[in-house]
Amino acid sequence: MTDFNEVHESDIEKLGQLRDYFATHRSLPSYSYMQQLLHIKSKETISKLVARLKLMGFLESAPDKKLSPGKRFFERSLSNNTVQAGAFTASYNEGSDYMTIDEHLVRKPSITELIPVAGDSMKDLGILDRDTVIVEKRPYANLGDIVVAIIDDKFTIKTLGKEKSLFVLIPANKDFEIIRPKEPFIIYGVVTGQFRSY
Amino acid sequence: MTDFNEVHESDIEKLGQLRDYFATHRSLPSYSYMQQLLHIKSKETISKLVARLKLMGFLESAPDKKLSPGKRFFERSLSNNTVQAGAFTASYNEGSDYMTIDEHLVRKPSITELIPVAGDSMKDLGILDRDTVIVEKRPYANLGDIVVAIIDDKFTIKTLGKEKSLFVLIPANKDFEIIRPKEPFIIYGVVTGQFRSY
DNA sequence: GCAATAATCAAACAAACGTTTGTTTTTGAG
DNA sequence: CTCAAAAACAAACGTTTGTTTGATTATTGC
Repeated sequence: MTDFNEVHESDIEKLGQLRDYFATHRSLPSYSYMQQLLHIKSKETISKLVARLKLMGFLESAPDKKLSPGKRFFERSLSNNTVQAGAFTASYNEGSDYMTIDEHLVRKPSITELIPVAGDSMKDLGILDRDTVIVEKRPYANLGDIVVAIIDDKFTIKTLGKEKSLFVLIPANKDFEIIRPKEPFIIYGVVTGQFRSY
Repeated sequence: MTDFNEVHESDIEKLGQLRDYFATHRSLPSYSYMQQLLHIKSKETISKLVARLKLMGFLESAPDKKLSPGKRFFERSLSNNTVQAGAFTASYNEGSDYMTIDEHLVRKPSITELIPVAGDSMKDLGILDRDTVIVEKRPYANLGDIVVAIIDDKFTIKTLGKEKSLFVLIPANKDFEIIRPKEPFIIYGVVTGQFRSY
């Protein structure tokens, strides 16, 4: 009854394999498949492992009672960068913080959109061709914000600036000119983040 | 026997509900739960629906034979992107509604670590001071890969290159010099992604 | 409107699921 | 080393799964 469910050292390592499996197949393995995967010979052992991971918030149950990833399932370890040579810490709780990339990058999911970048006009600010920017859709921005504006029915990513009383769009690439729209233009949203995959 | 499996008009609509379910729970519902979800009274009907969606590449089977999302599951319909009148976007967008940024950036969770970047030595490749890089921890890399190496007990992010028979570390900033280590150095991991939050 | 075809339903089914139970092995304190 | 507690194992269990089968209802062409 009163199962203490103390955390086992190796649980996190096992969790790692479940994360790998999920990253590959977008699905969690059945208990019998976990036996092969984790080299555990009894389903009861799996059952207890899963119970512990559920308690810790790494796993949970979907409405149909199937096993599904919990919130913490997508946590990533964040190195504190002062770690040095000999320190090959694969351990979970030492010297690192944990965060989920999504929560870190997306603060207002309901108004957030991902937009692929085409072109090099912002390369000096580290926004390259084929990157993806995270955009909060809203029609206003502050000076200095990187915005997605609609100019001539096209999306454009530039820094919002002001010359005298006129708003301008400033590229971050010396080969491009500052855009000085004659008419008021529409701000589609504000860039709040950026990512890239190699 | 010879089941033609012609595509039904409504299949895509049903698929939509499965996508919503998956987006919420990171798991696909069982056939019986799909019955409730899709208002279908027979499991056989579900079975055929799933078969068609599998043929179309929206669903597939994981190694344990469980149902899992296929490649096309995360495609985003074109109509979503053409919302803006006339707005021209490169509309190839890997279903950002259903796939998280995390899943896009992290392929091998168990060996992946996030490392904050300090310094400008890679700025020409769009990796700036205070960015975060996604690193697959492993001691080998290919020429041209961006690697995290350990030099003088410090982490360094550079492109792996070769001069004659010696491996070198190439910065992406003209103010920095190519590092030509006298002794073999350790590769801590390979950079597989990068992100930044404003 | 009627027949042929396809789709859905409903029930029965074996196979696989995860839980439960009792036993064996491992661990760790005295 | 001995013994008690914890963990892992192995087998049996009732459920639930997805498939199969045959009956019923909707479509469609003539």
